[in-house]
Amino acid sequence: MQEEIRLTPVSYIVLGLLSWAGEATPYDLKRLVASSVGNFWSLQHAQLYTEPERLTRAGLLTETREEGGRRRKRYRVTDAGRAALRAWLAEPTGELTELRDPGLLKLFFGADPAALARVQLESHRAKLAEYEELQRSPRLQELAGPRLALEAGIGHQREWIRFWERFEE
Amino acid sequence: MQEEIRLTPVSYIVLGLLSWAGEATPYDLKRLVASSVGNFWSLQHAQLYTEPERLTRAGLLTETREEGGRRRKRYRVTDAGRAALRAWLAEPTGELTELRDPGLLKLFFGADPAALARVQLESHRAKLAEYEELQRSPRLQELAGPRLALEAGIGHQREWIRFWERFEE
DNA sequence: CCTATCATGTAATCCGTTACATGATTAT
DNA sequence: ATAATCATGTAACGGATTACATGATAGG
Repeated sequence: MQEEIRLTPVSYIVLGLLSWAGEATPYDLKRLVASSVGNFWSLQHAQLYTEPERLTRAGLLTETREEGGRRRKRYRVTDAGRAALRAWLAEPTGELTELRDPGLLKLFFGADPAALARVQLESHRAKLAEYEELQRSPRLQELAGPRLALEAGIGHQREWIRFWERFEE
Repeated sequence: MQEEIRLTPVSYIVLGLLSWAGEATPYDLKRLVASSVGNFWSLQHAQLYTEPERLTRAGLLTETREEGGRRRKRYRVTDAGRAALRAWLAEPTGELTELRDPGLLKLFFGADPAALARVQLESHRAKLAEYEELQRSPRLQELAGPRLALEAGIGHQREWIRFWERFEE
């Protein structure tokens, strides 16, 4: 009775986090996302309710519902789910993201660079500070993947700051 | 008879390109996008049929349909459309994009850095070369916005290359 | 002439966002 | 107690992607 679904990045985020956590409710997932991958790929909390449902229908997760109290839904990865995650990880991707930066779009169409730079710099500097703070967490240092992802994030924030600083008076 | 619609980045891309071009069919827009803003914010061609319709319903564009032949639809920006574009440009945004990079997502969840680096580097180097080629176009040099956007793109490609080069053997 | 590609458009699907809603906890 | 916030969930909507389809043009 397995339904065919297309696996999106969101699917793999859920699969990945669940395979770390072993078991989690959507709310657990929400917190997990916020403290980890959400720093460069954030999700609406509602997606953390619908996406596990989809994955369950495809046989990649199991769902158990608490009987008493809040009747929370708890999810676990199945063998098929683990296999799907492993296959995804094993296949390197050459795909690139686009910048899709709202500030850059305005610049493109002729907005005033100096005015933009002022607010953009403020945002990027705040984000950079946040990342650097995260980097001090000793827990993160042990996790190779997240640590490297964070370093990428920091590199890009610095690049943005270099870019916009040219327009400061 | 004006309908309320929410203006998205895609809306401003259409408004912006149309205000440059004066008049265009969806297909014209497709080519315009491909040769300009599409380098960092690409669109499905179908969106260039539906989005002008939405903007027309909101009174920001006018639509005229050819009588004979292909019965193409041609769009122009109205005064209200120009005002909307101007207002958007005048308001600097502090909003940031997330990286949302597929390769980084795999790295985060434990994919092999060296294997990823190989294909990612190939893609990023190709993209960088493409951008540097674009930069040689004299026409671009005169257009401040696009030129700056391209410089941002180049900076980020270089940043990605620096990042992934660490994992090369 | 035929085939492939370009040009043009519509329809259906689906994911992601937004809005809505209510049950628990904590703080004042 | 009561308000505020946290926790948990569902429903509706809309934009973006995908699929489908056909007419024109150019190349062989």
